[in-house]
Amino acid sequence: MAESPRSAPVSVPPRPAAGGIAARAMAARASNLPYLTDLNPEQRAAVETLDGPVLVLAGAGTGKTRVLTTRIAHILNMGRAHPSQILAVTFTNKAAREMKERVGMMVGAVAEGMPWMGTFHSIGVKILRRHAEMVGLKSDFTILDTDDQIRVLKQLVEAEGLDDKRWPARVLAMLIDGWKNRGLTPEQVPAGEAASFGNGKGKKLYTAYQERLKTLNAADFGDLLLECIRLFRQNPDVLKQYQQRFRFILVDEYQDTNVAQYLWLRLLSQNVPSTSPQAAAQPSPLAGEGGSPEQSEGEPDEGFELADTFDMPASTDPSPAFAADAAQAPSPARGEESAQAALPSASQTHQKNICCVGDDDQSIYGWRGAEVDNILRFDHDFPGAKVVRLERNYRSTGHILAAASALIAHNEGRLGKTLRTEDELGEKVQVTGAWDSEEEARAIGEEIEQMQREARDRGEDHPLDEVAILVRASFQMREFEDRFIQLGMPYRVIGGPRFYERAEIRDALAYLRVVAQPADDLAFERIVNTPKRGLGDAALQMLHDYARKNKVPLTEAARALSATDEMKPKPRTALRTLMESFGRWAKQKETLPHNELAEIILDESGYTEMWQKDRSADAAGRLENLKELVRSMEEFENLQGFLEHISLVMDRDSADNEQAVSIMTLHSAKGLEFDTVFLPGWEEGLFPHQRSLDDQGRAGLEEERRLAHVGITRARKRAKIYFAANRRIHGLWSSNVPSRFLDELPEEHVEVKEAAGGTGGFGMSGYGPSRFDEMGSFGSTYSTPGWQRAQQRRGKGGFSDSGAPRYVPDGVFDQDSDAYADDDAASSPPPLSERGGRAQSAGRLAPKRAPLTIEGELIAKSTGASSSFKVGDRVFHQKFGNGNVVNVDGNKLTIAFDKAGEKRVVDSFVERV
DNA sequence: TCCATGGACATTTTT
DNA sequence: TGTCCATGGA
Repeated sequence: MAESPRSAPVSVPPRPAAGGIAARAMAARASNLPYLTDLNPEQRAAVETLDGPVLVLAGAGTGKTRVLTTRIAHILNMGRAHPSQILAVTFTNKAAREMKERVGMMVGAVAEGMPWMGTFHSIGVKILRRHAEMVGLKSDFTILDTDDQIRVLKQLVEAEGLDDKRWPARVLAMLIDGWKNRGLTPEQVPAGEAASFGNGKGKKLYTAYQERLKTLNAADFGDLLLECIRLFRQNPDVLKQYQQRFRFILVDEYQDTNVAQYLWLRLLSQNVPSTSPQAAAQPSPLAGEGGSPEQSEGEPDEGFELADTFDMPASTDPSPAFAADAAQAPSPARGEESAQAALPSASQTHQKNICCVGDDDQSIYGWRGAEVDNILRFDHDFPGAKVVRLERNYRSTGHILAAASALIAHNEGRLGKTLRTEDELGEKVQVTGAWDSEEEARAIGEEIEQMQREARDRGEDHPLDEVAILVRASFQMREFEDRFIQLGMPYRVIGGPRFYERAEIRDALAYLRVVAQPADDLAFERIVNTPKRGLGDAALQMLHDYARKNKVPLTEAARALSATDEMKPKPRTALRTLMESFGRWAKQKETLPHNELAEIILDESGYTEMWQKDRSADAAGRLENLKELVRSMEEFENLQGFLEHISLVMDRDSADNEQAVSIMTLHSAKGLEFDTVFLPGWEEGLFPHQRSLDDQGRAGLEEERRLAHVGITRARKRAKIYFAANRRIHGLWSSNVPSRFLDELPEEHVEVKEAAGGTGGFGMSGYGPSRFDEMGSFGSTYSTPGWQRAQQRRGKGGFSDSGAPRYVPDGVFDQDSDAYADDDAASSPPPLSERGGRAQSAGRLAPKRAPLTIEGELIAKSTGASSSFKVGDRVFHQKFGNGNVVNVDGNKLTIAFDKAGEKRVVDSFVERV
């Protein structure tokens, strides 16, 4: 594909003077590079503007990743930097991985030698480990995740004598996270803000927490950046090394950066002041060798050793400007402003080649500290910045793009882009009203099957992988899961707890952590009584007391105490046994492969057994996860390497090859695209979410609108929006007004439909408050023509072609969903979705079943080929756990679950145990 | 140690 | 409504 640098030796000359022969030669060569000719002019500008700050405003689907990766390839290919001189940061591991892969494809193995491509956090760790001592850590420090963090904080809160009911540790954790996101150390937190927690003890607790982390030789996620910033500020020479090293900086999703990340980037992106211009311009010794890329194998960072930095004066503050830090923020509520104001004026420093790519219209993480301001202010922060707008969308068809653009145009305070496409108009954005969330799910299920049927009639395929349901809040997912289980529609829920956040994984890791690092008190604490060994609070308290008195880790305290008779015999024996086990494992660590060791530990500790004995529904899944964990260890060289990576880099594996509909939140959909996107739940209160409106006012509304924009722009060919007039929230039915966003969609790009199942009686009397009763509060909002058209259709629907009426004539809503499930399959006509769907998808989904249908009428609901399950079979279901089959009806099983009671499910969702 | 009970809680999520 | 948590009794 792209020209490999092998053919062009990577050397790093000083920047060619303008007009120089080398420059002209380079330019000539660049003009016909194959990877450039594929780009549109804007993309090309973004790739080729190598010098000075560049902001690439990349709208949805405009080839953002492509620009980033091509730019890296171009830098390398032009010989402007060695791979190890490029800093490329992303937010997620996924994005980093994708970038690595794509650069690798363009440039070959050189990408392997890009040690500074990764997430903010992973690069932060890398830097911190090299200079850990300078910030009071050892280089093998542990990275704490949220769970550990809260446990530490809880202890501190209790030590302060605060009621942890009234002052929950998790709230404090959130506060501290927020402060760290804003780049605030304990001293810098605005006093009023810190005082709001724990009767004014917020600041004290934050300070104590930081101290405790140092004692534990640990850093939390926020520290990975904050401590880096502190390191840089206190050790100008360290900073200088990195400034010299990173000749090019690239940042992905710049609109999501928080203040700490911004500060971090700012520090790194300043070129070293004129004191050493040579150093700035000259390649680093290694890169200057002009060697072939292969030389970059191994550690390409010679001449950059820790030792070099140790004799630096740590006390002098390099940048007086920083001294005025955010602590004395004039506006406490937004301390970040002051933090930024404290930066040296950008014009005083020579800006380096930093390229930030982002889209202000896709900033949806304000609530977790992202500062849209960072991107809005870019050219102010980086004077002389070149701004490139990517506005040509390669993803969505015309109507979809137009609708999304019109929607986002309602936001103020944006940099403004106009997305355009040269694609056909395609389908209009469909807006469908449903009576309630169940009907919404039903209608969407049917529509998916309908699409598959139609595709099949055309001899095509509508793969389920190309269908996504994007919800605002995760509770909405349930309805779809329930429905799809009934339909036998394969689905995949994306999001939820990550693999390494699961309790069983964390427990297992804790064992490994103690073996690897006996001083890891947190890990030890976690598993000392898991599985139950009779080492309860009393025993733990004793350990703590001893450990504190003698200033030793808990494991040492345990060893000492189990040898004395201070403890009662029972816990003492238990403790001794445990400590002996740890001693044994520690020895085995030296001889056994680490995955084998892990297996031994899990078995001998009784941990595996604990779950084997557990009768709850998810026990089987947990054991499976443990196996997966052990399996995944093979990929790492040793235990340390594994532990090092797991907290930062380990992703949930989704090596799921089966075609399935994706169900996820709008937030987790960012960056993805699908042919067909369903967007349910567009109701006031849910979307835009009330809480967002209440807490953030107009800013909140705008962020919600951006979320809507993100949602629509995920779609390539079909975007289908739904709203439900009634939704059960916290068990109570509430009637909802359709989302204001619906009326912000231009009519000419929208098609208003009624729910496929018919919404008989929508808006008619009898069913509690009609939506129209509530419209007054929004005044004329819903008097738009499109909206009225939608209203007119409402009365006409019926139950004509699908599904049994779910609302009995007297207006009482039957909430027994199990009853419906039974109706569907047994007594009354099943919804349309259960007729053709199976048949058309037979090839892939369920080869053995082919219901006979004529014109959508179900003739034989029990299909010829029967299920391979028999009454009495013991089965396991992902959601409901274990149970016994009590009835078989075609592919539908009635199962008496041990925990969940009797349910009807499609047999492909269960497996025999 | 296990189980029952009651209360609080119920956006969005990465590292 | 339903889930998760802490608490307290057996």
